[in-house]
Amino acid sequence: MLAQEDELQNETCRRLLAAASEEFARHGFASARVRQIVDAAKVNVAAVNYYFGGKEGLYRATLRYLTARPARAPKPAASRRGRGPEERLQRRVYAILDRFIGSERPSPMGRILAHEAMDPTGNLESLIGDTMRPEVERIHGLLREIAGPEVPDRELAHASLGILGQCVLYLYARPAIERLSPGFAYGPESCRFISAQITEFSLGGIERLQRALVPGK
Amino acid sequence: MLAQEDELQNETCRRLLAAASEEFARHGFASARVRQIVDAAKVNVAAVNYYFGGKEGLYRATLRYLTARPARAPKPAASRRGRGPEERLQRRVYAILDRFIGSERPSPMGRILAHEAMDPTGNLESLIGDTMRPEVERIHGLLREIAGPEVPDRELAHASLGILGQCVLYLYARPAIERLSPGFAYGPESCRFISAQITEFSLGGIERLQRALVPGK
DNA sequence: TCCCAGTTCAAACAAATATTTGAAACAGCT
DNA sequence: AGCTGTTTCAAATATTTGTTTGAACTGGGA
Repeated sequence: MLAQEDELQNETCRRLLAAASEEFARHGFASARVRQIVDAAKVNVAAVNYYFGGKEGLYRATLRYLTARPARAPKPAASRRGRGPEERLQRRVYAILDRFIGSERPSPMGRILAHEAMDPTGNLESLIGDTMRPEVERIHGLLREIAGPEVPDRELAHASLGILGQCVLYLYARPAIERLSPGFAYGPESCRFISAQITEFSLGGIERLQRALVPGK
Repeated sequence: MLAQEDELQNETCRRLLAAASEEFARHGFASARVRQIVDAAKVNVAAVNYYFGGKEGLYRATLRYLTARPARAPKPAASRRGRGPEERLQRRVYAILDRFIGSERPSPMGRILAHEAMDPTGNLESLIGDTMRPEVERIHGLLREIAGPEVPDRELAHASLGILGQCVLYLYARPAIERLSPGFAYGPESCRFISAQITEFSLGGIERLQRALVPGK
């Protein structure tokens, strides 16, 4: 079994991890088939156990593999700091959607996360810590900036989840949405449109929360 | 094998369908175990094949069983008609949340739907027609009433999905949310609070869409 | 050339899981 | 009681799926 650092140096491992990402994303850990993975990777079955010690080891390695590589090259901080929180929220929403549904080959992490959230396998804890919580808190922080100090935390927390929920639906229910609205095509274009729409919609929501909860305004 | 109408007359079938609902809701069709189902139902393994012809037949019967029984006793039309569309939207949102996360024993249909949407089994088409599409269109209709005739259909369609997304997150990501915000407890109380919050938030969103899209207002 | 560690392979194996079977229990009827 | 069709049961079987094995291949030194 290789050391973790070497997994990406090895052609067989790379192909295995790539194929595993797809398969786990489609079906989740329990329903994923290792035969499907090794076939797609064009690799012998035994390789899974040889390199990763088994299906579960491969799954954990896949999780590492997908969390390790950053979604996009991070922009220099300067280009963000200058803007207002509304615009930064828009960028956040866009980033989430783009990563998950924008490109022709969206990151499998989103769907793996969705499976994990629905039917945890024991890796949920760390995924929450590494991926979900930072995202939720980042949004929460932006909403706080936008809404001002008087809107209670609880309302903002639910609003953050609401924004995430709007994004996530497009991700996890993709097969259903494609059937539900045949005119709608996933891709970079809808990604831009939807992120703008979600942001506008949510800014309106925040405004209304403000009006309802902060009497003076 | 019994006729479909007789499935509910038979004690064994009833117990089987009830247990199957739970198991399929937790894990989806592929990961559900028939052993788990028959154990929970306190019924012999062979009963599944005897009455339903196999795991898949049981799954289809479960889908029928869950779509057949209405969520709640339908209110007389009068009590609805009198109210404005905003209030009806609130009621809709509450109904969805209540059915899926409100009671101590939420309807398994929601989670089955979520599994099916994420990883379809061939029953997705009919589920969309029977359950999802009517819900989306009902919300869409309410939003149309609220927003007036000038907001384009496309925006309202995405707003409908947004509302549904906010609801659905609480349903499908329940295990994750419970870990993410330890203070938050699922139950009738949060159901009321969240439905109010989602409705307010979304009404704000609609207002803002109106302002942005209909110049005169 | 020979050896060796690392790797790949097809085939065997083991474990989990769904399905079938044939006998026994049961319920209704004469 | 005795017959009959239905239902239940424990055990056997079939199938699917993950894991292991031992031989074959590979490339780089002694």
